[in-house]
Amino acid sequence: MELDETDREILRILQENARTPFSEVARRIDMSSATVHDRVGRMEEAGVIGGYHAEVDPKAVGYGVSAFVGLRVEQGREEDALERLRDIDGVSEIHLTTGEWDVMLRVVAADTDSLRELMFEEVAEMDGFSRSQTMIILGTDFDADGPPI
Amino acid sequence: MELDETDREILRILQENARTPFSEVARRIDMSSATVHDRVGRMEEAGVIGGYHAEVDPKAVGYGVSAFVGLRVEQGREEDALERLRDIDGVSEIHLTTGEWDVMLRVVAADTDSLRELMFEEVAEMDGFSRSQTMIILGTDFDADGPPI
DNA sequence: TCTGAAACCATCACCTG
DNA sequence: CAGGTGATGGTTTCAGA
Repeated sequence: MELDETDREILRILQENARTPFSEVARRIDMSSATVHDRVGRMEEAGVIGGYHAEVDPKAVGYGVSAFVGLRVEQGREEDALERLRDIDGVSEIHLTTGEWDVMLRVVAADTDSLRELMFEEVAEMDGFSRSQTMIILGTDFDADGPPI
Repeated sequence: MELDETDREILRILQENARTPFSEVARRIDMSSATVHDRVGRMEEAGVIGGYHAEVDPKAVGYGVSAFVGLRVEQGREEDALERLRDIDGVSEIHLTTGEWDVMLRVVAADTDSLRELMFEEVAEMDGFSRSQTMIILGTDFDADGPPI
């Protein structure tokens, strides 16, 4: 889908605050809210907008620790291995990557104890993986709302 | 802030779709929308809800490549180095981590050429860093809307 | 892309158990 | 004091221009 500057402005506004009323978006880009409604609908259709999500503080819901986990996958067992990872509670992202690791996870856990359990009782027990490395996130210095638009 | 099961249900609904009208949230949790309005307001105040964001497909806005970048920081130069990273266009997350890397970035770029520029003309030129490693994301297998609630 | 209108929703002051 | 009611002004949504 081809986006013009108007679409991009709408995206910027909704990326920053997804609950901005279309009527206000319309005011800010100087168009009618029917047009905004239209354009947003088309961008949702096309998959440009994948959804709208409340950003929930992990600590507030009981997750005190986040980490990246790099994994090496044994040849030929990728699919099976990935499927089982998806079912582990606390695994919130699974990426396939180049470089030192084949798979990079993002995980959340209540505390370091439950992170250890997650790693040693769930991930390490799964076969299909060799080596892993856990990089605990000590702090996040910057976290954009999404890609720059 | 103390969250009860009602708060958590509201969070689940808004994490999945931040534009759900409070009146519908109210219907689903069997309460009045005034109560939902109230609870959401309190959770925003308390920072449990950090915001609402449209999820924008990076490819649709011209970013064909995403990567994780691990960096080693030289002793005593952390603050200065982090500040300069934040100003590089395409750097969308900056995390401090334990393990092999001191800093883990998430970056987006138009293509591999501009990723190379980003790395060699911007990051590598900055002093305060030794070693770096770029892990290009070949694909994302799973991406949760946020922490499990 | 807009106008206009009906249905719908957010929000607030004020009750109620 | 958390939750509900009801009024009102704003918002969404859609047909038709």
